[in-house]
Amino acid sequence: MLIVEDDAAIRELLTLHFEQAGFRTAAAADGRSALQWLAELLPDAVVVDWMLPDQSGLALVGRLRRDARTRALPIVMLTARASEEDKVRGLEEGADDYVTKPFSPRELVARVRAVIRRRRPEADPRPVEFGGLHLIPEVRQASYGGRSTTLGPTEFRLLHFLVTHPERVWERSTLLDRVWGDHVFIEERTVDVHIRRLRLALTAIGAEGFVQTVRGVGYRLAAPQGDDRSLPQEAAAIG
Amino acid sequence: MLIVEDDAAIRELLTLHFEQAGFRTAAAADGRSALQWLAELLPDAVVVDWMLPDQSGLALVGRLRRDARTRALPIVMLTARASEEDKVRGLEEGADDYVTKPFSPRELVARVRAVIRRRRPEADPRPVEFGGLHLIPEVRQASYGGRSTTLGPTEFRLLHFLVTHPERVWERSTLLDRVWGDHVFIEERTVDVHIRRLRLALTAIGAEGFVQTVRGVGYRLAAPQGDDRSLPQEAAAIG
DNA sequence: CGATTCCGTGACGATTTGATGACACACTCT
DNA sequence: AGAGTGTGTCATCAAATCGTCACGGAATCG
Repeated sequence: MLIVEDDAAIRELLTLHFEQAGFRTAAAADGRSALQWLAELLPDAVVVDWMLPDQSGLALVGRLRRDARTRALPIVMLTARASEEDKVRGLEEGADDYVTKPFSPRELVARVRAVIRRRRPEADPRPVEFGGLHLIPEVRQASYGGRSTTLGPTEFRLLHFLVTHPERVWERSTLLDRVWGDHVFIEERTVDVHIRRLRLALTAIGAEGFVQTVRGVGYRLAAPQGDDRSLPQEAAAIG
Repeated sequence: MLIVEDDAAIRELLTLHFEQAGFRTAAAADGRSALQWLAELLPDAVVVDWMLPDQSGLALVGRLRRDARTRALPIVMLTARASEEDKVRGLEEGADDYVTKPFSPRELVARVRAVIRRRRPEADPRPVEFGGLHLIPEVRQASYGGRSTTLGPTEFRLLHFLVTHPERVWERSTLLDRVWGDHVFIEERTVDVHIRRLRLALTAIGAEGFVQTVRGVGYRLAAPQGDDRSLPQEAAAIG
């Protein structure tokens, strides 16, 4: 989740709420930093303020839509103007939804969730990879070291989400929201079952140990065995 | 748990189910009684029917959101209308989730649980460090000089607290409050046991001497070098 | 030095949590 | 209709974790 907003107070407010909602969040104060950040990573969605110091948020949205790499990014615009005209221009430029100030952070989070849900991962046909584990959405296939297998729709979505969001732990409830959809009613334990089916399928192609359990919390995807490997950059250099 | 629902039959049905699910439950037939009740107590969450006799449930939700005291209350709306518009209006007004009739009581309970869970602030996922001792909350892992180990939930919380509040002594009762939670009834000596388990885990990765005992007071985290092995007392050179 | 307080330690039972296998239901394809 | 898939739920088993306790050593004090 990338937040592009020049007002520091609002930026922090949003960061707080999105992190509480289970999103990993980054923030940029202007369009340029946003683009820089996006050059490195692709977030699940972008929240863009209409008014930005260097470049209007609208222009940023247009630019993101013209770049093939960022074209599929869900975008929610944040605007003080409630006029119909602005809404139309925002949506024309390519925003998926918009929220007018003053807004409740809760509503924004809900809208972002909805926007992400509409753009389901399986809709993205690009192959993804993590640690030698390759996913090909078009055929719902996972391959590892030459061997490959076809997964069921749910298992594939689950694995796809994990591969595109690796290393960190996901609570069952969050997985239900992000993989199944945020308005489904399913027992949390069901996640366990699908994790197991996923593990079985992965084991069958020799990709064992990727899906890891964090007791009392949830699951995560990570390289097998990697226990004492390098730490996240933050912890790497402290002195 | 507060249920605001005008239909007596549904009200009792819901009360029954929520109590069976372990919630202490109160019910109100209209917005006014609900507000009266809320003036006295704050529940874990509120379930509000969309249609209420005196005042629409939507208005009640808006009112709860505008009052600072009730602003943080998780709210689940109950509605017969399944239209997208109603959903949006409900979310805009500040509901956290909604369930459309006909609904299964089990689903409602599950959603309320989920909403309460989301409200619960997540633990800070950022890695922390002290004296070469690194903590990675996402995997509940502690590492020291290349070696790492996974801690149990309680041990990790305990160590996390100590690492983020090092160098000072903590009484057992304070640790119980800050690590276990404010209103837990647990023997103070239990802290000793967890300290021991923590020490064992740390020793296993070579991080010995971090957790120090201050006799008659409690425990503290400090760098192993200047420990009490060489110095008779904690007489620091601060003068 | 003896009495007393305080802490470390090992063990144990109870509870919580995850893994697993079985099963029922909905859907699709033949 | 019948077979086959995919999915969600449940009961059960196994493992992890937790809180207590009792014992004994260590520190403290008179």
